Amino acid sequence: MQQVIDIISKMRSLNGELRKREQRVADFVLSNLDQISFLTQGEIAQAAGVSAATVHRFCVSVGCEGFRDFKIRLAQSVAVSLQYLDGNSAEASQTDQLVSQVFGALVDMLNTARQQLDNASMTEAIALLAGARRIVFFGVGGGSANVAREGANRFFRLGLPAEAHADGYFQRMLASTLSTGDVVFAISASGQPQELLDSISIARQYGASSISLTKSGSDLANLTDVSIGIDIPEDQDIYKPSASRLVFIAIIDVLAAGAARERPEEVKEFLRRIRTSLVTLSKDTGPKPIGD
Amino acid sequence: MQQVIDIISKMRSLNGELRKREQRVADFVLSNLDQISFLTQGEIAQAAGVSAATVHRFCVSVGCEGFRDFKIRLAQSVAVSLQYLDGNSAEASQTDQLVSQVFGALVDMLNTARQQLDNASMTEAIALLAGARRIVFFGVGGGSANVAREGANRFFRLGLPAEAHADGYFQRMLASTLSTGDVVFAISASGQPQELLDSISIARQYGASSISLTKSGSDLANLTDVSIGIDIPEDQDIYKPSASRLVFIAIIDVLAAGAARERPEEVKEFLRRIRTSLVTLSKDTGPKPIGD
DNA sequence: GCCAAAATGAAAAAGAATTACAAAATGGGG
DNA sequence: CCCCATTTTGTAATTCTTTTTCATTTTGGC
Repeated sequence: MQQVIDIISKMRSLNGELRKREQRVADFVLSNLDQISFLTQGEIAQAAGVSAATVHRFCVSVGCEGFRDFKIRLAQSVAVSLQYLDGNSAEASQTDQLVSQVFGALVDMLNTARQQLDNASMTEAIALLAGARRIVFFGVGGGSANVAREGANRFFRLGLPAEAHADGYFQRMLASTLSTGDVVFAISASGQPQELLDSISIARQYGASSISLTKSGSDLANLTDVSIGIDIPEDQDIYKPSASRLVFIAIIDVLAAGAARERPEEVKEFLRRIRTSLVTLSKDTGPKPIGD
Repeated sequence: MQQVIDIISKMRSLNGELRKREQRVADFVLSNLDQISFLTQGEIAQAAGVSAATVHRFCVSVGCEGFRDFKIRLAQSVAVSLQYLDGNSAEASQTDQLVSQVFGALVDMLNTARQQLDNASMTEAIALLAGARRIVFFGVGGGSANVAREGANRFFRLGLPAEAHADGYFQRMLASTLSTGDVVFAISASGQPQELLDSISIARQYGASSISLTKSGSDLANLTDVSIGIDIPEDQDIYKPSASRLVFIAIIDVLAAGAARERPEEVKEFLRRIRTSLVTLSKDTGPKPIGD
């Protein structure tokens, strides 16, 4: 399997550095992402007002082996985002559109989050969690409290002793009963809540380790031993709150999966199982309605 | 934008109906999904032990215009799942792999769920929810209870009166206080819990409408006015439980978004906002680390 | 076992991509 | 401001793929 290059990012980052005519090709490609893969080199050349050879050179400039290679890579880069943006507004029903847009936003957000994830932090967090005597999830507010519960649920099922608490007072009380070997896992979209900051400080005083899943650079993030930072643009858009919550849950999933594999030898098998259980690739789920 | 055909599903549904040699091509393609797009027709022919012409005929048989077309469509179908399966096992760290696999599974599951969603049911559900005087979410067991809470949270924020309950006894009691105009929303991965079935029956007796989000064809699904059925293969794989929960939350998100838009005129603007907030396509988030 | 129909492969034809090379544009120094 | 070296671009030849055609093989029914 070859090195995967994100062609779209590459084109954008090369903006301005390309030769004049190649830049014209890049502009044309970027504004017709969804169609490029079904055009021939010649057609693109004509549409962009350059020669076929220039289109080819452009492909090489962005790191591909040639036009063929470029077409495939672009198709792959575009497919993920595109699958949700197409669906001819005209023929698809409104509900259909709604589903596409919301699911699309979620998938997109998962992808974005994935790129933000810091490998080292995740690794540290997994190590801490796997070795914990007791894991306590703290979250405040409807959303984060739910994520905390979900996290506890998740780890509990894996056989790791976990619990979740949403009450600020109780959190502080509980924090003072912890000691070395225990892990506090603080969850907050904003990273601001004073209750959480207090609880973490207390827990740390008594020797417990701390992990935070929150906005990077926030007070909470700075306070914990390990911080998993995620920056999801949080404007007031209606669908956003749960989108970021979804991302949080996904991340906890990764941590749980990581903690569950104690021994290195089992990792390969573990990953293999996840891989083969991918629905699309492995199981026939019967005919899937396309537009309906 | 052309009609999107899910090539992989098509190949699977055609299994057995293809001509002998074409079936060989299909088998080869299906077991080398990630590489096909970078091979030529001739190479595939050789690898599958057939002639180039047969490969071409195979492409036409699965609904493509030719081999070129097939390659692109396959690349698109595969891209979503594939983006998580690559990452040269050799150079990527184990944690990295873990993140890729888990996120990939989630995205894949979202896609699968999306294809299973029944438009009509969603539309009905949205209508019911938007017009509800009171929405009561019922879920039993750790997972579904959390989803119920999340749902209540979600609708509550949108200004719709929603609450969630996880206790079986309380659910039955509450059910008997409902009446016309109220909506019971039952959530269950299995669709089996007796408490839920009872509660729904009771609520219906008193005139409340009912919606279920559960396994299609289950007892619960059959009992409610509107049933949103999802079949996520639920084996004992370690990451699965929360994956299906995630899908549930995503679906509730769609319902909430749908219910939030009361007037048709606002729909366009609403969708536009979601669309433009897609991170990948709209914002340059700077250079994205590929393998790290 | 023979014949008609279907399936397959070989090879020719058509079509695209790649390469080589020549022409045009650019830019720096006299 | 012009000339030369260098870079950029287009044209055309070449190579490689795909597509089509047609002959051969296989299959299945009688």
